[in-house]
Amino acid sequence: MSSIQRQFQLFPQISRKSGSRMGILSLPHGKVKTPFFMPIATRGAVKNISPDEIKALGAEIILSNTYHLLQRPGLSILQKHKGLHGFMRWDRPILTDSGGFQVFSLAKIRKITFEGAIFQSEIDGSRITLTPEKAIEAQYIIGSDIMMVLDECTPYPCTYEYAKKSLAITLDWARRSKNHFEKINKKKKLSEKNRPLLFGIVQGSVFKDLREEAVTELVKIGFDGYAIGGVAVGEGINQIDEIVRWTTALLPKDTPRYLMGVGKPEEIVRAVHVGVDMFDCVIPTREARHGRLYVRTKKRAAEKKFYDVLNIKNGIFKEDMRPVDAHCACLLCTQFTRSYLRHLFSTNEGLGLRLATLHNLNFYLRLMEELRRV
RNA sequence: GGGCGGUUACCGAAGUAGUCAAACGGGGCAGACUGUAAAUCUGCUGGCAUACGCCUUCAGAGGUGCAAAUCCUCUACCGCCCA
Repeated sequence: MSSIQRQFQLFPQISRKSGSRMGILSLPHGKVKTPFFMPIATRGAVKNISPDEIKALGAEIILSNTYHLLQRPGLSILQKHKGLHGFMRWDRPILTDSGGFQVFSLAKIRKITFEGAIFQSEIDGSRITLTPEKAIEAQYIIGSDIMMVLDECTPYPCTYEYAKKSLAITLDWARRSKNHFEKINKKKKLSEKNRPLLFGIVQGSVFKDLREEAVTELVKIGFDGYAIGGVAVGEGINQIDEIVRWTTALLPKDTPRYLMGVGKPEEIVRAVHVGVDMFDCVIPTREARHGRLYVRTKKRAAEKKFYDVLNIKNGIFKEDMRPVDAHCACLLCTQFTRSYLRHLFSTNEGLGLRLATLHNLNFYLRLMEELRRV
């Protein structure tokens, strides 16, 4: 039994015919039931809510971001707190993104070479160079349970030539990341049991042969888990599903699969059905701040239209005395009316953001619970 | 009683003859958000029309002028100053 099989225990006997999987992933800071959704704490905080609240919602792991933490507070302050866990007072596992996505999202102020990515900080204009090695080192200092390799998330649309060239860089960075990772583990004398995990990222844009090449090469290098990246960046919903299907079909069965940045509830459901184990997305938290509230219908997750979305800022809610979701057990739904939440939004009261965030995360986490049960 | 200044769309506020249905804020209405530069961004906000466009507006009434939110006269209201 390989180390990762000890770390990732699948329960094939209760997995459904559909291709969905259930399991337990063991990490330095605890065990996490799969499939799971990670609330996003880019800058060391899930916006508007506290670690206790995140825990109470049932989240077993959160995501944070190397690129952002590198700039603020910087590694030395994180070191003083013995890593991000101590800094933000979260004692469960953390996955950190490498900064690869920022190579994409901050496209206006960056440059990519085989050596690494050069960014201009949007905070103070200074130049930041991120190399695969530096990203790994930073993630050790952060104290990440699951580290992601530095990659380039290809934009959409993108030509075959660009995607191919970009993939070559991503694969080169993946090799260097793995080497550096092993070197540091050795140096730190970390055992197979208490070391963090390192995930590779499958790129290749919308091109099947590039995706296949990415999987083949990454598996050759050997990672603890594999992420599908470069998805939901503007391509159609059908293409997301297609890419996920191609990729999951090729990935090793005994390692976790992580669909990065996805997504809408129904996209998560579909991805779970083809064997994806891990998700993260800004949708529940960001849309909460923008007044969009997710509400379950009576349908099960596998069915169509299993949820509605309320834009609580809409005039029709002005005098709506009902809770946002009568069947939801969150703070918002058990205590307050739609009318009150709308009032909080129109008066710009921070409580509205907090209640909405708790609610949407509750929606997502309960959905994952349901997907683990079925 | 006299002098000066003001009155613009839901609110605040630009505009001082043609390019004005009238900048810009706010508010209102709606939409977007997918590994978070995002409590952000976009559109609409006099009426009718999908639109071309047409119609009615800049305190009120009257005037000058080809043309007025813009100039003149009076009236109303609001400020400030002098008695």
